[in-house]
Amino acid sequence: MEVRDRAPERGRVPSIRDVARLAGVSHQTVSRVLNDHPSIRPETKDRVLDAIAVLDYRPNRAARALVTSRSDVIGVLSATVGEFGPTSSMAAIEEAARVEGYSVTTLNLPDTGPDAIGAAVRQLVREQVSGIVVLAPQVRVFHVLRGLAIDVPFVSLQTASGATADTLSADQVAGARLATQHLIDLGHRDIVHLAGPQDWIEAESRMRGYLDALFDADLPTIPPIRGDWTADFGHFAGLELARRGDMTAVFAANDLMAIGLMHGFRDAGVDVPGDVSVVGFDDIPVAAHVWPTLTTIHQDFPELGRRAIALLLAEIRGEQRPVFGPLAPRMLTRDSSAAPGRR
Amino acid sequence: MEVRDRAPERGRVPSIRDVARLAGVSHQTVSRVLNDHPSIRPETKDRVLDAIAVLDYRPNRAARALVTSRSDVIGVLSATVGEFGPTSSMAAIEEAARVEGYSVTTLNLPDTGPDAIGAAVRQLVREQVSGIVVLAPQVRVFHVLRGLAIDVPFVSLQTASGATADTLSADQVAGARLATQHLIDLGHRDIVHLAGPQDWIEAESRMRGYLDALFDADLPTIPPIRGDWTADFGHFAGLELARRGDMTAVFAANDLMAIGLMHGFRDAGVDVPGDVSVVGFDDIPVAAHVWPTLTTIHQDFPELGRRAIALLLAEIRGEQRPVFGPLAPRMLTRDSSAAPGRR
DNA sequence: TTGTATGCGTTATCAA
DNA sequence: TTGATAACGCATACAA
Repeated sequence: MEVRDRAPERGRVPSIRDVARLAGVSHQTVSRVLNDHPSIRPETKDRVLDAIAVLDYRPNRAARALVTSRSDVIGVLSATVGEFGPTSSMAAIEEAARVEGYSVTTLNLPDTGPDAIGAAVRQLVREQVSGIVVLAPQVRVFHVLRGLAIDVPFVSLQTASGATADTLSADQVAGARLATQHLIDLGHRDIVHLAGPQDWIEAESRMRGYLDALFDADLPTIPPIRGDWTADFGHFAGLELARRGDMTAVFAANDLMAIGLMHGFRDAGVDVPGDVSVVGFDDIPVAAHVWPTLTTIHQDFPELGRRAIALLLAEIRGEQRPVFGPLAPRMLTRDSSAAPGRR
Repeated sequence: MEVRDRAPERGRVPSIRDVARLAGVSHQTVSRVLNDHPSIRPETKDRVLDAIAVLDYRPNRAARALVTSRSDVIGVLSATVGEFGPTSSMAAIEEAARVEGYSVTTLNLPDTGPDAIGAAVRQLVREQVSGIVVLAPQVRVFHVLRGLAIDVPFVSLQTASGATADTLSADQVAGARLATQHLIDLGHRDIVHLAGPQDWIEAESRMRGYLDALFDADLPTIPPIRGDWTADFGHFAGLELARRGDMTAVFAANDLMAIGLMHGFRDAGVDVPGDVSVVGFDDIPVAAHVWPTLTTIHQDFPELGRRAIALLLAEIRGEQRPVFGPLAPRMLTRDSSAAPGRR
């Protein structure tokens, strides 16, 4: 037996065979230890684990991926460039996945046409991701995904109309209801909704909560304005609504639009909250500091991300799905942008 | 020859051998085509390319990674949770990398201690990433990286004190100079700097630009305030500076702090820009919509991301480094937060 | 309970 | 210019 055979070259990363040699077993036994195979003698296992520790051995992911056709990579399909919420969830997703030994690869959707979605998913499947988190809250992304019938587990971070087991989100409807009810409680009767894009599921949910609250309070509904989530659009909407003047309060579907809206009102000489009250949604970091300070709905985006990973990993491993309590949005009454309505 | 041998199973992804069979060559020849090997007959190459197209063949990345010890994955090391700039660069990085056939994996640094940095880099190296983009603008991250002497190419998206070839950034010093000069041009003499954290390279650069401008104009320097980039801290600083009252203008190192600062001034009864002018840095989406609208410095973060990938890929492929023109920050004079100083 | 042999899809080495 | 053959590091039948 040659010495060269026993001593791994310096600097080379140890392989399963190095571990086997050191532990005095076959590389196959090491593999069993690594994969928690049931039938293995405890003391053998300990010897192997010791060797693993000594060599600081870590399985080669490429080799494992090659043979299993699975990669221990979670793919994140994102269509939310710079949105505050999804971005906040992302960090949590990444961290939670790493803790469980998965790495995360991101793929941004340039547009949300069916072709682009299909191509993106195929790309991730080709990279043999173990699972996919969808951070693309557009309705059609959701439908396309369902239609693709991919064999990779996926979790969608959004509210589906009929929320199913593989979707997750804070209760957007309840949050929007809170916001609207707050305005109603302040005595407002003519409340306009500055909504998100038609294609977005969360936009629909927030609109629903708004409509529900109005309905329950027996208040008239005014046609909502369709925005695009941006502050620029909010500004435009403010100018427009100031011209119409048919409301005393606006519930904006997100803070960015709410801030732009207040800017538009300001430009048009409409006082907030003197003439019109405004409530936002999301609680972005500047919400507490703009003028007027923004009353809004706070959501726990990181927790949402963590839950997404928990759900996805259960799916991947074939374990039982965790059951989560409701993730209730919270009302932040800063009450500078919203004031009692004039009777 | 059996038919079973020629017809790949339905649904199975085609391998290099399927292509070889269809093209009537050996799998090795296909490999040569894939890797642009010089010595190959053009017509053979065409046959192979045809077969590739017909089968819609794509190389298996795991197999390739296994044999080459390289993964076609770019690792992004990030220590900038939710910062506007880095987040904007991220999307561009991801897109640019994918266009070139690389996928992107992100790794967030929970803290920036040397141990955490080392562990993170080792993790990425273990995953056999082809290169690393560092989005962690803290000074010590930079030093630790240098010290690690990793054999994986990396690019750092930040301004180093002595900018070297492997760092990239907009000219922060010039931007800060612009901002400060703007205030000087408005007639201000007592200008305070609300700086970023001491550990951050960009904070240092912006401070330098500020100091340079003051020096050139022969103006007195006032000790800067060290902030943490957050709007909350800006608010605190506003209250504090209002008490001091020893300045007529503040240059905040980022927009978030600038907005919080204006909030603090407002709470303290200090009028912006009547009593004190404020200029920010970054041009975040709400900057144009807060009140007062924020005069600030605009940076092209996506372009920064694209350049990072171009530089990194050149390094990885051993090609010549691309030479970029200066990426000059731009002054956005919204001039509501900043007004002429009283003499 | 453990070991042997085989193959995953690709690149690299060598020979033709 | 091409092809046969051997790795890469691991998991998975199958045998012992």
